[in-house]
Amino acid sequence: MPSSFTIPVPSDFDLKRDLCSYGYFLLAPNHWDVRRQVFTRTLLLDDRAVTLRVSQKSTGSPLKVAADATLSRMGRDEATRQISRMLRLDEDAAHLAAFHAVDPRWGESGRGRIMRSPTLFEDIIKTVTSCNVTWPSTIVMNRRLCEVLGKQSSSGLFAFPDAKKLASARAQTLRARCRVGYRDARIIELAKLYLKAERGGRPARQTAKPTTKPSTKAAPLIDLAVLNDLATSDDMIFKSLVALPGIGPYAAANIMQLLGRYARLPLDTESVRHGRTLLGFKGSSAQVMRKVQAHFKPFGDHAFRSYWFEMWAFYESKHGPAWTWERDSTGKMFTAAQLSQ
DNA sequence: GGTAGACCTGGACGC
DNA sequence: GCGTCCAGGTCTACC
Repeated sequence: MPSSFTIPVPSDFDLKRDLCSYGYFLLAPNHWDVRRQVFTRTLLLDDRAVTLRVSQKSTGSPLKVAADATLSRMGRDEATRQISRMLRLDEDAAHLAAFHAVDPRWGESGRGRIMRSPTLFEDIIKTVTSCNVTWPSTIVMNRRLCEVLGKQSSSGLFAFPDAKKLASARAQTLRARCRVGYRDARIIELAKLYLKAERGGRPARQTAKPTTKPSTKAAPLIDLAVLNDLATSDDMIFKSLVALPGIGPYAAANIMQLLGRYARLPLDTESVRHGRTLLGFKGSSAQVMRKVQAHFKPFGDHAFRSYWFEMWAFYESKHGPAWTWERDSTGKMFTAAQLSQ
């Protein structure tokens, strides 16, 4: 009999607001049903793909989770852990109050949580698939990664491929079938490094043959204990991330916010557009980026959240609340590049 | 340290 | 339908 269970949430938690708070909610294998207000996500649980349907009656009420398979106690615990990570349930009202004290603009709406992936690995790969492409290509890459390499649940839906699967994938497959282009070798390298980290430092099996030359960055290493340790400085985290293949300053800063470190801004062309159109900054792209950086510096450890919700509010002013965006229509054009047209 | 050009894909556009 | 141009962040070579 399929499992169903509940997950307690902070009193201010609002599923539709807090899930639909970052573009990743539009990327496979995530799916938000606008009409039913149900979040569907397939996870790897009990060594197989299980599709979960998550809903909430009202703000602060527990999440109702319905699985399409029977889960063991360990499977339910793992599902709870992964969903909690995605929805940042560890960030309670007191935690968000610190942000709202620094930037009161979001106090009334309660904005503060920024959706992420169930694992750091998926966050890293999703970040790589968002670099040097337009948003529709990112959507395609994630969908194909799931369809080509992800496990399928009994509902016919796919999970995101884990590090083991991507570490042993062929670069040719990633390029030709998942349409990741030159990112093929970098994704495989990242998967191997992550797998090594998960296994406590043991090297992954060498099976993939990259179609392009792998990165020549010096001695990249993923140390999960260091990345998750609050005592590690932001500078050290940033330095270790930019040493990874396919990760530059933008990607590193983005992964940092996904880790819950909000002091740095992932500056990209969106930042420049935002700086010019909303903040009124003038000058070259580099100059505008520096001005955007300086503009949000007073928000200190919460800089990214102030920056992000300001941009998100701009997107919503153009196309309505994010929880009304359909993945295949509005969701394909939510970046400022499209919305400003 | 700063900069130019290559890396890929998909969409827009002109013919 | 085809060819060309462009957007997008990272990486390497070069100055």
